[in-house]
Amino acid sequence: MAAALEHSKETIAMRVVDALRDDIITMALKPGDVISESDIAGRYGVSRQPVREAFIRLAQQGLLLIRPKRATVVKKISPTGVRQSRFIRESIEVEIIRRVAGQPSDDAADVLQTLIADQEAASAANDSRRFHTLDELFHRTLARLAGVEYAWQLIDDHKMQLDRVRYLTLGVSSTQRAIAEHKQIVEAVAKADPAAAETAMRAHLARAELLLNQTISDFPDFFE
Amino acid sequence: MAAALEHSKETIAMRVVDALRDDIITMALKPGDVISESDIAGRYGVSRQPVREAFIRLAQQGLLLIRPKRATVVKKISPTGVRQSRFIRESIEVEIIRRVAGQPSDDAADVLQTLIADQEAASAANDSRRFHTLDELFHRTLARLAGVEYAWQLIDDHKMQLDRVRYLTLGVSSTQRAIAEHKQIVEAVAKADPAAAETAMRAHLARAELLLNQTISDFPDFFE
DNA sequence: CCCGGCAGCCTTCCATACAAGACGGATAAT
DNA sequence: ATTATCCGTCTTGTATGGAAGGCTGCCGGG
Repeated sequence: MAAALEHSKETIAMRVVDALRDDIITMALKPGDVISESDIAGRYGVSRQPVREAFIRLAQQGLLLIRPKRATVVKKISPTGVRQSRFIRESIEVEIIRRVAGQPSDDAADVLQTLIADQEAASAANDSRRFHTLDELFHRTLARLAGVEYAWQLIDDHKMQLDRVRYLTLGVSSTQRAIAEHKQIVEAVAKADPAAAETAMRAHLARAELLLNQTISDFPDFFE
Repeated sequence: MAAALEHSKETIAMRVVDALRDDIITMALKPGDVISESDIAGRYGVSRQPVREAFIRLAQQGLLLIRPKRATVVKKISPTGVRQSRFIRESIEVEIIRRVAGQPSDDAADVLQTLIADQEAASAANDSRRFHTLDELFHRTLARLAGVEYAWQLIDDHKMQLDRVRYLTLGVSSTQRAIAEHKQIVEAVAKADPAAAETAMRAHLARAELLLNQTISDFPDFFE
């Protein structure tokens, strides 16, 4: 895992952050794993200092837990934390979809239709990685249409817990169903029907609860 | 300002974080001010290392802006950032108040009534600092009653921008009006009327928009 | 006057050494 | 056999020196 740091970002610390976050989300580093500054530093051939700063950043993002003078561990996934992250996301996305459906711009429906077409292509090609990216883009586009794209960035920070769960269920999730639900949402937007849009959005997000419960029983060691 | 670090927390870095955050929110450090690691380190009599880590943490919380190899500045307040923080808060608090008013627990109204009484006392004593604390507690209590107290912590992180604005308007805000609005909210909860509760909550939060606009014209240098 | 280069000073960034707490196992006393 | 204590070894926390890059202003050539 993670042989050489990609020298994409400016500082070493940033590169370490990106590398570690990727390892954590893709479960190369599993919840509960114990790591240490010198460990990671040696693995990447850098000094402890930038690794330490990376730890601080990732700890603030809820991916690591620094136990002073003891050790640093990859944080286990907190079910209640995930549920409340979902609560937050639902609150915001419902408000977003109300705005978009309430005063849809002229090209809103068209843009969303195009995205769904791409998703169908990705689904047909069985490219779940790309499908995931497009799914995210779909929701981000809704935020942009509501004029609160900045708010989505903010969700992003607290969405990584959900992403870890999602990664564990990559093959499981039925892309067909997700696409159908997206279509319902767009349909409501086209009709400028906020109430229907809200209902469709809530139904769409509610599925995550089922996945979470299944994942907990499949990988109990990864949860608190 | 901030003579000796209160030795409340474990590590020096944490103490520096608390001290700096307090200075920023209370406007002892003004938006646009340039600071440096050695500057702060000398001021508190510690080495640069813990200061540097404090900078990283505060930068991730959006209070500082680290410009690599150049300098570190107290971030100016972004009006659109504040508006979108408000959007997020409104989304979540509306969802919360719906839940609370939809299925109010037995003692919900009583607890809230007590808080309002305390607020009236603080208002009568002209203790705006305490009033602010109680106002925050009111909203946090609502989150607890809805079973999503963790979610409130999460709001807290992104509420500091709003707090800086609020501090600039300490004497301005009419506590009487806020109390009246709180009463309306509690009344709707007591009647178990989610729609009325939602309306009252939105009206309550909407006032912040006016304060923001006035503050921008009063302190243009503090905004982007 | 105008403009390009260069030097000095500033910053953050990185490396390294040391300090101090926490843990585990060996060891010795009971 | 059991238990308390100490010591080696891990960890993160702090201090400090130097590296690398950016900014300013002087200075000299046009």
